[in-house]
Order: sequence, then structure tokens, then C-alpha cells
Amino acid sequence: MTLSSSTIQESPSRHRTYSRKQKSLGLLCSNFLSLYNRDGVEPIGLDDAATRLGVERRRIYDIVNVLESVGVLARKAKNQYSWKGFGAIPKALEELREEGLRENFHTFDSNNSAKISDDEDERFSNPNTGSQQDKSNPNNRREKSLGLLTQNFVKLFLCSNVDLISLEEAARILLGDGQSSSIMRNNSAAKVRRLYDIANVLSSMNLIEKTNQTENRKPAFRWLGMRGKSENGSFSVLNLNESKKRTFGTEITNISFKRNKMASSVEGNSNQNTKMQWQMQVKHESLENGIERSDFEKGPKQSSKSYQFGPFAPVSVQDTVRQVRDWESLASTYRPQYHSQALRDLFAHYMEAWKTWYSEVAGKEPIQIS
DNA sequence: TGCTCCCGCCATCCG
DNA sequence: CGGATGGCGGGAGCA
Repeated sequence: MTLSSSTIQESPSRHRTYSRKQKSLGLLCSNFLSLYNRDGVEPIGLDDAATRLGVERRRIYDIVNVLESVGVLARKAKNQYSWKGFGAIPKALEELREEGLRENFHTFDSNNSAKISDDEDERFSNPNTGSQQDKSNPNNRREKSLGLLTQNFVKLFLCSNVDLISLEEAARILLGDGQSSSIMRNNSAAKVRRLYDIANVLSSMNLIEKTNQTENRKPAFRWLGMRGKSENGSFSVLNLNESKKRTFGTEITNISFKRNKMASSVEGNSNQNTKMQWQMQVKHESLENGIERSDFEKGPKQSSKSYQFGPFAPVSVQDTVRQVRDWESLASTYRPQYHSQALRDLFAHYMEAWKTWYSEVAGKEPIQIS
């Protein structure tokens, strides 16, 4: 479609320094969270999000699906989601845990796994009612969705004692297990990509952390959030790896901008619509290393129309400050919905964790301001 | 190289 | 039907 006239590629074979990292789902998720973590009740429009974050719509679907899986968002209507907030996570996880236990998520454990028959969620199901669709296979599309995969992945942690699961193991359990009867596609190698996607966004919320087994160096995921377990119905909160030690120096544990040598102003997209688009009055000036204040300019052409590649990369953590900052009000907004002390504790736990997280990302003191 | 996993084509699902 | 969703896997960054 309308292959852009010129502009697309300027200086061929020039040190373009693309930098894939700045386009990661994890970073995108962080920005998304920063952008909408407001008690504002206004619904979130997918187009709006895509535009504000400077990414294509397709990517928004990716993060929105996993965010919804853990309760942060709720689909309201077509093209529209409502922000539930971090405060909704404990409840969502608790439900996932119960659901997981009801199924056999706790039996995978050592040696061979126990496939998770799954089938899917709440209501309906029952023998094929209507006559439409189902020609190809009884497997609904939902079965392979990112959202369901996310929930199953989380259940793995919530319903067991382990807090470290290798990528390999997770793949085997979640996507058709090793060698089983079914001819199910076990080309896990291909499906594993989905796990990476999920892991990235869950990581950006500090629900999990990517590491690798002490011996073997094999990639693995460690659960950082709360854990269900025990039948007495009580929670046990894992002290998320002794939280951050707040190293005042530099060193950002998560985000890791790494030293992307001169990433700076990437693509010379020339969207002149910046005037109204990025209305985020970013004032943050930090971001020490690299990433000099990128100024969007360099746009000789005004191709108008296509603004799909917004300054997502450059801004990165931009306005994390403006949002949030008011944890108290945020907290009071959600706390009421928890009647049990357990959930309340969990909530507090998370708020603390995120407070730390945001301060790190923003590179400044624990938000608080007016 | 092998591990990660972004990108976007295009099958499906809704209105 | 046309637009909204979102599987899926090629293949390019990166370590």
C-alpha cells in the first residue's frame, strides 16, 4: 500500500543502528503502564494507545491480552478497554490459582508433566451447539491465544511450590507436552516464541524475572509475585527477591538500556503530526547514559498519513513521572474492594513493589509530588 | 551460532 | 461485507 515515496530509507548502508531492544514488548508494556496508570476512568482506546506509544496496532493487542489476563485491564467493548490497575492483580491471581488447582496444574511437578487438559474457561463449552464453524478442528481459536497461554503460564507458578521454571519445561507443559499420543504440534521450538513474548511483558510488571538455572545456564523464569499454595486458603507472599537495594548510583537492574552505542534518533520518520500526537509533557531529563534528548525533527518530508513509527524508541521511559506519583490516592482507590486481609496485604505488597519499580524506571525518587 | 523475539501477513471473528 | 482481532512463523538482532 502506498509505498512511501522516498523517506523510507535514507542513506542506504549507513550505520543505522536499529536496536531491537528498544522495540521490545517489555519496554512497550512499561510505557503503556506508565501512560495509563491513572485512576482516570476513561476507557482506553486501542488506536489511541497505538498512536501515543508510537507502535502499530498489532503490538497493542499483544500486551493488552496479557495485561487482561492478570486483571490489569478489562475488555469493555470493541476497541476499548478499561483500566483496572495493579490493584486488581491479587484478585485475578487468586482466581487463577483456584482455577488452576481445580484443573491439574499442581501435578506437573518433577519428572513428566501432566498435560493440562485445560479446555478453557468459565461458562459454556458443552457439546457443539451451533452448527457454524468447527469444521477444521474443534480447537477454538481461544485455545492458542496469548491470553490463555499467559494464564496457564502463571498458574504453573501459582499452583506449585517451584518458583523457578525453565523455558524448556514451561514449553513442554504448556504447549503440547513432549511425546504424547496426540499429533499435536510439538514443534515447541516455534511456539516458544509466544512464551518469550509473555515473559517479556510479565517481566516488565515484575511478576516474573528472566534468569537461568544455576547450573546449566538454561533460561528460566522466576516468579516474583505472590504465591497461592497451601490448602488452608492463606497466601504467602514471597518477599520479592529482597526487593531492590536502591543502589543510588546508576545501574538500573531492570530496564537496562545497556550501552546502545548511539541509538539516539532512530528512523527519520517525518511525521509532522507531532504537534498533537505526543502531548505528553515529558520533562524528565534524566536517562543519563546514552539517549541524548532526542529531538524529533529531521523530517524534510511531510509524508503525512503514516505515523505508524512514532518516536517510541527514543522516548522510552518518558513520562513515567507524570503518571502515578500519587500512590496514595491510587491505593485508596483500590483498597476498598478487598474485604479479606490477605488480599489487602497482597495489594500493599504490590504497591510497594511497583513504587520501587517506577522510581527506578523514572530514575528518581519514589514518586510523590503534589 | 544458537537464543531471542520483532514484524506484519493474513486467517478469523465480529458486528 | 469491512473492520477488529490476533495466530503464526520468517528471519533479523544479539550474545
